[in-house]
Amino acid sequence: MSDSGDVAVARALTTWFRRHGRVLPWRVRGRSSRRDGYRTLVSELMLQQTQVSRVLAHYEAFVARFPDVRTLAHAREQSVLAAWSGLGYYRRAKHLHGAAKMIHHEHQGRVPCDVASLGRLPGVGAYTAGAVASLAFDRPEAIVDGNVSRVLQRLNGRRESAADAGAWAWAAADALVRSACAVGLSPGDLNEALMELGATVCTPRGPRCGACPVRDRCVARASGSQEDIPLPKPTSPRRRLHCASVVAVDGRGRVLIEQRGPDGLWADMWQAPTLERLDRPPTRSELAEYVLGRAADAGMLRRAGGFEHQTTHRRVRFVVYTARSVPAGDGRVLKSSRALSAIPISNAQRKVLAMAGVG
DNA sequence: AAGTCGGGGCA
DNA sequence: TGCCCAGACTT
Repeated sequence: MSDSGDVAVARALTTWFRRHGRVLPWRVRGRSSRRDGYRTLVSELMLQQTQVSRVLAHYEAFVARFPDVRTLAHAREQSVLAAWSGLGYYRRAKHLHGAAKMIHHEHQGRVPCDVASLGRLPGVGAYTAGAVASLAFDRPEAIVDGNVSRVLQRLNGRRESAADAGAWAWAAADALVRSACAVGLSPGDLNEALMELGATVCTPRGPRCGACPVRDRCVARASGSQEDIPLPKPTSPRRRLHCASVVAVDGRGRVLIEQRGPDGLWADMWQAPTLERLDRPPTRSELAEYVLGRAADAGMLRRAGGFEHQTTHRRVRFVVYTARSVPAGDGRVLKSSRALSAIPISNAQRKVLAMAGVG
């Protein structure tokens, strides 16, 4: 695309965004008429691979609980994970916590505004560094996420292979930001407009081309190929996982929970005692052995139900049992059902507890 | 370059 | 059901 074309696109997108951009909590500007770096960083970590509608359910409570870098840096990781519960990709919460510590100790508590420093923070890659730098500090940095890549490929009539899409999109985004800056437009506004267009108009399926501010400059639309761009990502089949959980409630209504290991799925999250197998469901005896210490006590387990839970790479089948008089200790602790809201628990395990009438 | 990490919404 | 989402990190 020519430079003059880029300038026209940048102008049209920026103007459109001012009129049609959604009001989102992390876009609200303070008295400085600029976005807060910390709040922007929090939102960008939450938004990695996660839709706006899902982040809305957690963002405000999170920044209310951890209003600034110092508060988050001094928090316990478990309480950060608890505030992240339900959002998924829990490693991001640990990364954000680590980033706050690094900012507190190495940047005097101020979120850095250059992509080099931002990129050294845990959990901050090329996209997030560019996003914080441009959106919060109006630095002339490009960003490419799924939305931007799709918008730029369609606009230019490209259908890049998965291997080439990244490099091509970054070059195109970079050229566009430079053109915008050259005529005095805000790089932050341009980047946000690109993402907003992808999220609300130039959607993966059923794009609303009639509402697009750059439809007359879109090569894909001219040829009617917008639905064929971008190429679908190669998908690997979901592997199966079988989980059997025991929800044990004592005489005072407290629930027994245990913590998962530090690696793999739902790392460090808490759960009702759960046994996992890749190939087949655990047997009742195996479960009784795991929870009660005696395979012969399988009769004490009462089946409460089951459900299917999906993640990107797994198809998890849960079977839920209830039991009485299960011993605590050995890492297992009793918690009142009211206290569970302050403990890191995945949505899958919330379903397990709900199925047994807890929560 | 490929695998892993959640979870929900939508055609 | 399959696909996608304001990606990053490890191997």
